[in-house]
Amino acid sequence: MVPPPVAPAVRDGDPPLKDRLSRERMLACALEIIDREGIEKLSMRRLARALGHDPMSLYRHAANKATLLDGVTDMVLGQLTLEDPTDPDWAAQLRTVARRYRRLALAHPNVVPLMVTRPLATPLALRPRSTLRLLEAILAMLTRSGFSGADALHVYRALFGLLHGHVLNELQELVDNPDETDDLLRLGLYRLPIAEFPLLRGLAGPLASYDGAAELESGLDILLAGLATTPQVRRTRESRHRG
Amino acid sequence: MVPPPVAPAVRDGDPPLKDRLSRERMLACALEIIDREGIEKLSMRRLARALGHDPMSLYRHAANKATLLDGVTDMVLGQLTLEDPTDPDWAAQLRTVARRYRRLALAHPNVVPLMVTRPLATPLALRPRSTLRLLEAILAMLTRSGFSGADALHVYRALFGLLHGHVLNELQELVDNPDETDDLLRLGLYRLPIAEFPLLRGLAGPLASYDGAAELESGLDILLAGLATTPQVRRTRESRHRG
DNA sequence: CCCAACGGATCTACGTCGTATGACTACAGT
DNA sequence: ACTGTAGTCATACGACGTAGATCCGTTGGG
Repeated sequence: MVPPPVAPAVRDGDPPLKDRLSRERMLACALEIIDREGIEKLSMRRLARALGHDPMSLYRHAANKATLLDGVTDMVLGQLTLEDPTDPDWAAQLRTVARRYRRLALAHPNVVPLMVTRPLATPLALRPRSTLRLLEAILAMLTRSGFSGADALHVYRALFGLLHGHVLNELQELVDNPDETDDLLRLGLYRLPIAEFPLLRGLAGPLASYDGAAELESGLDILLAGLATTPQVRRTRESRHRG
Repeated sequence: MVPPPVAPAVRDGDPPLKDRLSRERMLACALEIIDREGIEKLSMRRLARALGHDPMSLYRHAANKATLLDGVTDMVLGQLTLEDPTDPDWAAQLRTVARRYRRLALAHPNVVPLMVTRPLATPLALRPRSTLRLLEAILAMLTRSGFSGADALHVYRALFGLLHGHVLNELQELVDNPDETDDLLRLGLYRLPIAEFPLLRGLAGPLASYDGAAELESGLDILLAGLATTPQVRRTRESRHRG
């Protein structure tokens, strides 16, 4: 009578290998919950239940819930890297990063609030490492292309300003009643009093046919064109001082 | 034994007049708490305590906590209006709106996460009325200046994309240790391994001397210049079709 | 081969949260 | 006087994040 299988939890050699808890499994599972049900449905207890563990076990791999969330965004943003840091066409590089950032955001819309707001609560140097690595890589790429450090920083900021803004815009195109075919009804615009919102109500069509990819491209066109002609950057690139 | 005056709560005629609870007082108090201590410190119970009322009273003026938060952001954004909707210089109008948006964000940094992310959870037509009123006013101003409705929408989106992105950028310039005079220490950059982040560590100066106002202006320069020359918008403005 | 020590996993417990329910009060209109 | 109607509050429930104590499988020393 070696194992009277009373314990429902601990099987023989089975569990230690099978559901060994790792930081990666934990973060992946958290991401899944967030993707499926939204951020506010993710609790430590629920996550632990989904992993088949005790809630307290999670604290072995994350100091608290906030850093767990940071870990999730870090994991998502970690997928964003510079394709080829030595490619001399800096504008093209930035374009691909931008497109891939957009794809990431669309793939994980529920994580976007974290991606854009977590940095507000974290001093630069304590940000997720993947973010910092990407920043460093972009700075390196830009300085290789002739930008001063300060200007490279400027460009990085402009790019991510655009990206954050764009992604927030695009994800706002949420519909009120997706089944409805008429744009006015689908967007819920019929609720708005015509007298007060004549123009807005008239724009159901354009609102409904928002094309995020095209919108981002035109934003990038404007930004990159602007970066090439805006005084302080051009001057620095031509005569190569510090900024 | 009708009323053994057990109830410690209800005094005579004193409280009903004195601290009458109104939606405005409630939202104002909530904003104060958020400004002072941050969003996650605002709970219904704490807010009620601060107002000298029972927590449940709050639900008379807000359906739940989420709509209370919406009310707070609505109140903040409600301060943002078009100065003079008939001014024909649309670019100047947009510039002032942008500057005032930035001022608002800086005045209430802890509300910014709400301002940028609440719309993600709310279909357009159910957004706070102040937001929608501003949108309508901007659309009206732009169409008066010759934009088609669709293009006006495009411009609105571009502007607020820029604003959201910029504000998120600017507020990230948080410091690790504000008392320190040396930039490298103040930003916490010393934590980063030099080998992995040489450029980033070298940019302590530029990072520390970020000038949000100037940054926004240059963003606006680029955007407005771009809007004036980007093909689809210019074409539409010249020959006035629908978009 | 036993035992002690160690370290990760788990249990229990505390205080707080959002809010459903429903009782009580104060006044408005009949 | 009676009946809504709207504001206030007391109580209660279930879920939350996590501190602290406890347990237990592994391992290294005798």
